[in-house]
Amino acid sequence: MRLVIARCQVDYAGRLTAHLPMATRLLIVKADGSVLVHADGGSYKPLNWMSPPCTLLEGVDGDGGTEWVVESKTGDTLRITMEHVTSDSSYDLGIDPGLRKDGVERHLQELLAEHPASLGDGLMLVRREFPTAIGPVDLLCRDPAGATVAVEVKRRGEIDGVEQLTRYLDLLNRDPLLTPVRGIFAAQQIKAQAKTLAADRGIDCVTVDYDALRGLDDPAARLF
Amino acid sequence: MRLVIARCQVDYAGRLTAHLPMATRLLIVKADGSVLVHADGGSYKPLNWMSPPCTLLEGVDGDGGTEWVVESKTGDTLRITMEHVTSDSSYDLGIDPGLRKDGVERHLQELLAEHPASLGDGLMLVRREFPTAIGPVDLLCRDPAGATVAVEVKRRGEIDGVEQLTRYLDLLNRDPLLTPVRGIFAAQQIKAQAKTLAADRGIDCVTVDYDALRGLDDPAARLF
DNA sequence: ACGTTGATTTCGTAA
DNA sequence: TTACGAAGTCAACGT
Repeated sequence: MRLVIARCQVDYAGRLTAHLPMATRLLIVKADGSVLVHADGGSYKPLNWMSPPCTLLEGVDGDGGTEWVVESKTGDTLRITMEHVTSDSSYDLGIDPGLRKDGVERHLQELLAEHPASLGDGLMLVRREFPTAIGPVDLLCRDPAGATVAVEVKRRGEIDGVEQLTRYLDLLNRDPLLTPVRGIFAAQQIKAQAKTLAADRGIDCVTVDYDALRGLDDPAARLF
Repeated sequence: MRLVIARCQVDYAGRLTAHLPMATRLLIVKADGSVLVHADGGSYKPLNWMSPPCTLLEGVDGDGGTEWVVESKTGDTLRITMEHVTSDSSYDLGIDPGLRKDGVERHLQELLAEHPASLGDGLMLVRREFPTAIGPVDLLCRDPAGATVAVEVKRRGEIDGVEQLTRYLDLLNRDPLLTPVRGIFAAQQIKAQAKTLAADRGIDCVTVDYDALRGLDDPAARLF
């Protein structure tokens, strides 16, 4: 990996054309030849970049400055003209073992499936991932009165989660064997707007304590 | 901007939980406090990151190594444990003048507004961004027979674009002054599924050649 | 302030 | 291999 701090101007031509005026930025050249142009702000997305596979040609422009021309197989070009180079260093990083993502929502759903009573007294699990024509309902339960309860599980409860549960409820209530079906929206945090919408639709909200729920399981089962 | 090359392990807990095993990586700390963890490959997306606003706490772990704990306002945490630091340097980049883009959907819409006949023989523009209760229709045209034509412009034509146009057509056809209104779905590329859905709804698809369209304009009008 | 839409989206998974 | 859907999406724009 090569890191360059330089006052530079950048022009991209590919799917679109883009231009960056002269300013000091960080240029990253990765082992696969891809190039990233980062400013000292914004998000994780570079101001401009070239995705691999691509090749970097280093040359000298008319004023004796350094010029990079990065070209992809599809003909997209990224041209970087450097006025002043503050730093230029390279490092051998080796290959990365890669990221491991653990879906909290999935785990939360498993925990709630094992402990449905934490969503409401006497609640019993009928089925996890109950299939419907518009997708699986996270948890289908039955309450002590014998009524069906559809549960939507989210890590963060927002409006679209309530909308999703509403669609499931509309569909499930058309089934004479299931109706009446009520809904529970379960999440670690539920936004005020989502709570309001849920209340308006007669959907109960349950804020789930993930750590407490996990404590109900064998602590030795945790991986780290 | 601070650049650190270090052998490190990373753990993220937020919307999801993620883990990166010990390996050598590039750590970027931007002026706004945001942190990026990059490997020597992949795309422009970091392996892991923390978006601003957030705060970085630098400490020492049990083995005397450096540990960073980055926390956002929403409680998301990024924990970086460093085993060995190869390089640690900081630079003052100043604020960036920002990116200028040309050739995105807005530009495509402008070009088509100037050359409506490229969408269909004899087509005339009535109005660009024609306002309706559910949002503006990209282009409203009239064909040689005097019928109204609603055009939805996309860079890449997918199903949701057809759905959007369908909603506009439903609405516009309720207006006795406009009906009958037919639809044209215009995009640089249109996916097979979108074409099928459009055909099913009687909507015409037009694949737009952006470069040819741009060529219809005065070449001198281009800025670079 | 909030919601909606676009993106050089990238990334994973299922067909 | 390709096509489709989700994303820790982010950022810009309109209401």
